[in-house]
Amino acid sequence: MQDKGLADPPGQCARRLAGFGIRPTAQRVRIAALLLSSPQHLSAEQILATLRGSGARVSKATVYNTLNLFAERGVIRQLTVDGARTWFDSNVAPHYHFQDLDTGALVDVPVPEVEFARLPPLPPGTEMAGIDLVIRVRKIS
Amino acid sequence: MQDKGLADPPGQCARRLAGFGIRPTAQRVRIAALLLSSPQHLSAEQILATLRGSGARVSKATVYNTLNLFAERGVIRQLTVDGARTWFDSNVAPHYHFQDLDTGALVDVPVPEVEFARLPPLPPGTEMAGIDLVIRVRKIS
DNA sequence: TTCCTTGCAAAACTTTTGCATTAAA
DNA sequence: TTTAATGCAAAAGTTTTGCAAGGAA
Repeated sequence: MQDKGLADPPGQCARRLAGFGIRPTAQRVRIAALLLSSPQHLSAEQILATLRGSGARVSKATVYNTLNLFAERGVIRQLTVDGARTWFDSNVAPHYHFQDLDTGALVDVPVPEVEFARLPPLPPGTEMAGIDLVIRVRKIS
Repeated sequence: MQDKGLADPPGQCARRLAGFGIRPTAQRVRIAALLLSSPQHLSAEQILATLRGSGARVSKATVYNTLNLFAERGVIRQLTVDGARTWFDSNVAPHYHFQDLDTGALVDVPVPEVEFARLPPLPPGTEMAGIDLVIRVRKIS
């Protein structure tokens, strides 16, 4: 049976964090519950605003610290699509992205939708650490 | 005959900028001469430091304004590979990149080295604006 | 107690902007 | 002379950090 990354009720969240060696404090669980509730891309500022909007007591520092911790431990993935801000992706399975240049919105592209018939030889002495593919699209003019 | 993007002596630089509808002021020509002298990736801060180190009088604001102008007009290309800073690429021909995670260094990957056997259907109502591919590598452990 | 986490404010960075000055056509 | 570009300093936006206070084990 596989973890689908979907539907992450309160208690499961804490267990999940513990599974990554992360102590499930109140703030961490709230952040995890928000981000992991569905496959999505959120910025630190969005997370802070959403949590505060729902009455949670969280500081900006904690949001950043927590997101960085999650990313380090592999709970979430950091994305850099434009220089403006970092996006945090709840989908840690390998996948690619569409970026809508008009709205900035990110959409996941599942791995099977992309097939590489040819990839360059890696620089000598290096090994592959990952492939980031962003397909930029815009509204048809 | 094609523009190879290489070897851009003083005078050619000014003419080249003019060809893009850009008035070739002293600062702009210096920035162009530095960046376009060879295929490379430089940050605004690197450019500012290099120019000042070689005795040029340029302000930070002008460096940023100029780089943004160049990118808008297609003289150079902006890259976002990590959130830390923007890279300016003198190679405007389509190509991809290696990123060395240990050093942060970027290396060009020519288009023919990558072949897509399959790409996802674009979101309805959109057209492709470009593909950004970054192959992250690290020193073999 | 002891260690880890949080919150606040300040700091650090990169990039942008306002405005007076200077250079170019 | 008229318009556009430059430089400086300040501002803006995101992310990090120092440190005191609070919470968990």
